[in-house]
Amino acid sequence: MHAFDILGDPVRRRILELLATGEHSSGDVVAVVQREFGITQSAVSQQLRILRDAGFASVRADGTRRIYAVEPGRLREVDDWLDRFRALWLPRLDALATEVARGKRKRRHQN
Amino acid sequence: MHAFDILGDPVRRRILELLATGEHSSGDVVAVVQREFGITQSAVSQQLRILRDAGFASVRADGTRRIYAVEPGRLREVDDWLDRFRALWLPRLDALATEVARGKRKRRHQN
DNA sequence: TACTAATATTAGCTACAGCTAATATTAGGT
DNA sequence: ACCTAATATTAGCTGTAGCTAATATTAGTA
Repeated sequence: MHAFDILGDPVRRRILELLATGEHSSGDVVAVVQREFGITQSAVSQQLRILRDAGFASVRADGTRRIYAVEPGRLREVDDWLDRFRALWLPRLDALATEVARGKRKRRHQN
Repeated sequence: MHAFDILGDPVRRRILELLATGEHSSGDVVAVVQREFGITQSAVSQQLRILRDAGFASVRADGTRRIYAVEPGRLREVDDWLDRFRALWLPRLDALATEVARGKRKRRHQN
């Protein structure tokens, strides 16, 4: 599953945006998404599963609650994919930025 | 239409990857996509239209040919969206990178 | 002005993504 | 042991994204 296939859904994107601000329980996520999209708990739970299965989120149990967190790996894939277009809006990547970009690329191959 | 809704299709992504390497005629795009995905000229043309309409690509006429090019604006939206997650894989954005990031943000509000 | 090449458009079909309703699971409290 | 709260799972429905086949358009060419 390509990262973009997962991100091509507004509910899933919203969930990730929420998780970007920190960990949240399933119930929290349901509350927010339900308010904004008007869908059922079931639907949200299904989307959380898709995010888990695709490696965009991780869960840990806290009593009867499930605490979700973003898993950054798949999002970095998106960042990497964008590399081929960056030259278009950074016409001349100056020396400073080049250094930073190089460090970034290096880090990627390590992890 | 959110940028990710457009990118959530492998054919459209492939077309953009191709255009990232430079301008290409509709025919060129059709040839590549047809070879890799086995779909018709019609299908490719429809996807090109979607990319145009969504602002991901621009066209210019050259005789009977249509020359396509990437339009970077919508891809920068994706880049912007990722900002909220970058802290996850750049735990401590050092001074150098911060400067670069600041310049980037500034540029965005100008354009 | 007939013909061809390149591309776009349209109508109609179909698979499937994302939903609901119902039910199952699991942990904790009394 | 029973009950409730939190969450997950399943079966089944439905709208629509993306396709094909056919046709239209547009520009160049003999």
